[in-house]
Amino acid sequence: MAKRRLSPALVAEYAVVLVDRDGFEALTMSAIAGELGVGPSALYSHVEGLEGLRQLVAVTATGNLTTSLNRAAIGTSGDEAVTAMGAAYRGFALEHPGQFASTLLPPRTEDDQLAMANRSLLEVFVLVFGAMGLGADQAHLAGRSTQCAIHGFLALEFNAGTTADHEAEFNHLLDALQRGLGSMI
Amino acid sequence: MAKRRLSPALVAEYAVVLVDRDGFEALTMSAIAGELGVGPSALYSHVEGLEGLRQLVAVTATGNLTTSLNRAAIGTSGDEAVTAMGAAYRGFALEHPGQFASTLLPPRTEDDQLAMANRSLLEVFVLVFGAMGLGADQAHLAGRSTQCAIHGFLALEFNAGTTADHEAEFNHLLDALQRGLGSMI
DNA sequence: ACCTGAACACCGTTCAAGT
DNA sequence: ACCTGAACACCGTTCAAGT
Repeated sequence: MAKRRLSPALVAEYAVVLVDRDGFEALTMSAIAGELGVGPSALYSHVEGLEGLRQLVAVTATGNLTTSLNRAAIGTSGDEAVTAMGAAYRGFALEHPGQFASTLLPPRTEDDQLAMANRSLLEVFVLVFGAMGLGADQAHLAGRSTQCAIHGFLALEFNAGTTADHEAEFNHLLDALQRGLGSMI
Repeated sequence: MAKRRLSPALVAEYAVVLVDRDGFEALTMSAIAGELGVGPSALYSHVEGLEGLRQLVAVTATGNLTTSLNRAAIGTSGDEAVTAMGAAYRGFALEHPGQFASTLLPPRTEDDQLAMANRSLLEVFVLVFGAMGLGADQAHLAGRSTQCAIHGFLALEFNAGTTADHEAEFNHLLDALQRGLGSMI
């Protein structure tokens, strides 16, 4: 295995694999350094400490999620698009628990990169409603509402403790929201 | 200041104050021990390590939130009750950021205490819809949908980065969901 | 039963030194 | 410019010892 030169991109690549495999809490400077075959201090040339590392993962994860949702939304429209995005969002959380967990984290700093990534994620939802003929303001409100509902469901599903029919609950939430949004046009 | 005897309840009392003041990430064994005027190892008689300490905070915070929502729901009904609970939930997150953050955390373990606390929180929402005449299943679905929507909005509001009119977005989400739920009876 | 204090392993971070 | 390796501060945890 030829050793590639270290870079923020390479660190991110290993980091998302690690968090999805071992959990977000396993993301430490030492662990990533070990994975990359370098000393922990070598990372400081590419990442601004542990905070920077976590931020890097959050930015990468949000980007991956955005790509997933974009693909799901292509070729569909209206309620069908919302349903497809909901399924894609949930699929992402199930397949990439570590990356999903990184999107749940508190603010850290007012980072431009993470803020931009979050804006892009929201934009996917807004665009879907814009394509349905809603004006900019209404599309924004509808998109944000949808994102919040999906995000909230998944955040609670993963904290669970409640043994419930998640599938049915998720469908009910999306159904109710779509009905309500439809009645507000 | 007379020194009270140490106990899980006393630890919890100091811990919620600390997280609301310094942030959830500041919750460490050393910090709490320092606050209580004891050595870090003294805590192990009352709490099962750092994990146990975090869990204790999450249980306490969820209990406090449940109490808040219960009070807000009393004396109201229907849409008015949902709106009041939304406002109370948001107020709790703003006033107790550390406690709110503790409710955002990944599962830790299959703890009965935390699972029970989460069940009680959900129950408040379910009861409101039950009082509106919905059957058990429908009340459960409506309650869970409402909880998810509110939780998701607040989780995203606190990660922000997007400078937006949170007030209007929150109202729009609750309005849309209530309309949709109303149409599903 | 509960707390102290020493001890240990481990992690994040800095920095001089190498290349 | 990038990485090593030593060094330091700090934290979580254990355990023998005190009371």
